Amino acid sequence: MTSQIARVLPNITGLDKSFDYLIPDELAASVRVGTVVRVELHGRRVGGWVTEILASAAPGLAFDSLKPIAKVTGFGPDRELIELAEWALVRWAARRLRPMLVTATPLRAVRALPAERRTSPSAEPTSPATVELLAAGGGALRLPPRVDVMPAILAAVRLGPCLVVVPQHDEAKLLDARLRRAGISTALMPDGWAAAAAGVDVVIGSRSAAWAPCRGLSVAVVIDEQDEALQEERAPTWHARDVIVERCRRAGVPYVLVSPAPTLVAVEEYAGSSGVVHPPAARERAGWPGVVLVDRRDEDPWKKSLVTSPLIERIRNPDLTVVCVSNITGRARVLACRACRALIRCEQCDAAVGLADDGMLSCRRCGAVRPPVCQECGASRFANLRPGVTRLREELEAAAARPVVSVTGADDQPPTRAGVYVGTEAVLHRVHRADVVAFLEFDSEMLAPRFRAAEQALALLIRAGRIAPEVLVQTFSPDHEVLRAAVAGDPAAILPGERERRRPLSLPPYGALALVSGTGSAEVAAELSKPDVEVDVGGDGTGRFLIRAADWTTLGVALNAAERPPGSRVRVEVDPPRV
DNA sequence: CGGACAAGCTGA
DNA sequence: CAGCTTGTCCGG
Repeated sequence: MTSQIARVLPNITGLDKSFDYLIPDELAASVRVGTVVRVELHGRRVGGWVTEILASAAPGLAFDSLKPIAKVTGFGPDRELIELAEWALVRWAARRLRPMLVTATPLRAVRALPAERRTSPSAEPTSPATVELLAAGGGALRLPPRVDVMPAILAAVRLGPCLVVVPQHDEAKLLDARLRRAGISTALMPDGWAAAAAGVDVVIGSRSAAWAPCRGLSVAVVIDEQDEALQEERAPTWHARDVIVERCRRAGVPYVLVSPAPTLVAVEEYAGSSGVVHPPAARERAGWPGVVLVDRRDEDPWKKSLVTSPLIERIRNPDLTVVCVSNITGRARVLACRACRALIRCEQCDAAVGLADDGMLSCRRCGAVRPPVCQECGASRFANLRPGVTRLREELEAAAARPVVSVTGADDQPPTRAGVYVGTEAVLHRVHRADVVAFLEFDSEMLAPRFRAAEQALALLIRAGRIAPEVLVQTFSPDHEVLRAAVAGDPAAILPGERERRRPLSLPPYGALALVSGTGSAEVAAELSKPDVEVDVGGDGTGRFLIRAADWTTLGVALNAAERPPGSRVRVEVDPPRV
């Protein structure tokens, strides 16, 4: 018997090449596709993954010029996951497999797998809607924010080993504990890698768990499909939802995407044969928080006060815990006309616009620039609707007559206990339980110059609704479709508008989109502008380029084929969440 | 990535 | 031209 050869991809940043090694007889039993090994490369020992087992080495390489694999480190992603990573290379225009394989690899070496732990399906109460959806082959499940997702997971587990992905690791920990209490064997990622590979009922974790092993995978559940945390923020910007859907399609098993407000992508691309499944309207509505709208047009915007009377009423009540959310994000400004109180908006696209340094109103969504004049009444004096957070805290504390704690995203520890909290959206991740969540100025969310603004604003209301039974929203646009959807507990209400906005521009899910930035992006954009490349290139004049194509494969192939000039640091964001 | 080696710059 | 920096190439 002749020795076999392993193609090894070294785990070294910037080295995008595989090398062939001999598999010594004593390691033959433990070396498979995906095995993590150590090999000699250029005089040093490096880690890497076996990506292929071959009968002969690459052409031109003599058999006896191969070095043997030095050591087997342990288990790694299996063949299916490596193939999934190769698919992701095109889908998110990544040039290197390494980042994906790192995500799919255990943090510490796994030398042996524990015993499989499977239990028989439990008699726990399950969700009839999920059972119905799975019977139809899977798809999207709409469950309101204040309804427990456990029954949906329990319904899925009946099919066999189940992979569950949630946006936050804390949530995964909580669900994991509850599943274990229900007598279900679990592996909590990333620490549970070995157990997941050995076989359990439920493998659960945050975003990266989309790449977790799951022996006997029979179904997958993505919780809170609308949550942006499911997308990796570093390039390649892969999205756990899309990874899970592709993984399930390849494995021939159903998936369930659970969300209080499924995104247009989920509705149009992934809903399945039954369409979006949801509880009866009355039950769904009951699962939404009470959404109280405060029409700021009734207040005095030029006083610049974000502290309205309905808010004062709540923060003064010592029995209520109130979380105040104000998005003070640096330069982005929201203005109101001092004369007619109208919110200053872009004439082209309706987004809220701010004053640029040159004194003109410039739209960050469509780039339109116009003189600083109110579009409603022609006046040119504006009130800035965004005071600083320090002043805001003092103002709230004065109005509340009790301590107000400001919570910043930078802190690591939980905030000191208080009756009233104030902060940016980060506060919604830091405070877990309250009676009221108040958005002091919500218009900048809804009217943000981004094509996903409506979905993202609704996602914020969902997050708030998880924390508190009442959500107070201060707005100049109480008739906005996002607020109508939340008040009525009817999230599908935003879909017609979303379709209308995105379809003519071929934005996802009607087309593929990427943002190319950084040094060298102009050269890449020029290359992509050549007539034989089937993509559309748009510049915004700031060195960033929007690349559009009919589908993700066309986009990914074109982006990966585009030469990059030496010394360039091009960042490619496929499916950018905030443009 | 990081070592090897070559070509380029500096100073006595 | 030794001694050092900078750049390019390549690894099995």
